[in-house]
Amino acid sequence: MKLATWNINSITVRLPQVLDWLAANPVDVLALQELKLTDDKFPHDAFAQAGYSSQCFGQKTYNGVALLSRTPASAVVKNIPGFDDDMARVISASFTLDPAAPAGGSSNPASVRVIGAYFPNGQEPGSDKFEYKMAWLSGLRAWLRTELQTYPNLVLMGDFNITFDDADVWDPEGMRDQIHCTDEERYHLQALIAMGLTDTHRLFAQPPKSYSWWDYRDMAFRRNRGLRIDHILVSHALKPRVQACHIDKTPRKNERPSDHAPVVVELAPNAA
DNA sequence: ATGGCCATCGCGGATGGA
Repeated sequence: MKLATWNINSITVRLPQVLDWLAANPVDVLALQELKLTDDKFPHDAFAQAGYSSQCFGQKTYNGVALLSRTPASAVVKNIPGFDDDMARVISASFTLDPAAPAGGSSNPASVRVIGAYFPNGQEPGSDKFEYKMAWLSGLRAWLRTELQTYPNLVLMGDFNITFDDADVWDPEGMRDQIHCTDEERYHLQALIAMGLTDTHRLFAQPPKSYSWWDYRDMAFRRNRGLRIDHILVSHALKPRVQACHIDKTPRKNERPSDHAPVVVELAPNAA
């Protein structure tokens, strides 16, 4: 079972690239962030013709998330229950590769709970948007505590807008205490790890200076001046099944790319 | 480096992104 996450920075602009990428990378579940459109404009038909059903949680102009999948989604939840938010940032659903297996809260290995999330940017430490980011992260964690009990096989993936440490930053000195790199943000990220989630990227040898986002400016991609802020985290029960994780830089080389690259994880059907 | 680039809204230039 392959799962992926990709911030596509407008589904309107990037739809052809997402379809091309899915044709070349037929993952089972793809989480999208930054749709930047309302639900009524989401291209369900285009994805259906490509063999994917889609669940979306859109918003005009900003944010918006979706889950594409080869098998139908069940128990779809939008945003973080218990955290009041007027932005569309989270969509969750259960998926099973075996239609005969029960979905939902089952610990059946064939059933996986997937949370696709677009974490707040935060703009600048000390700003109102940074305070919102901190509150959002607290709300996410409080909710996840119960979600992990309900769904032992859980994947949390998306655009986290946080680096784990200096290895995720092209210029650690220059970006010290800057947005995406502050101790406060990293504390929240480590708190997710402390809850039993694992960063799948770090389970494997990765190319040096592996990033998932590059600024559009200053030829940042060509110079590999980037950040690793898109992550795929798995629960304790799923960790033994993780077989691979990689960042696909190919779409970033397109003529009109998203500033983010997709991240892909592969899960074995059962624990080894 | 003051900002560079991109998408949206909407038709100029502000806002948000990261």
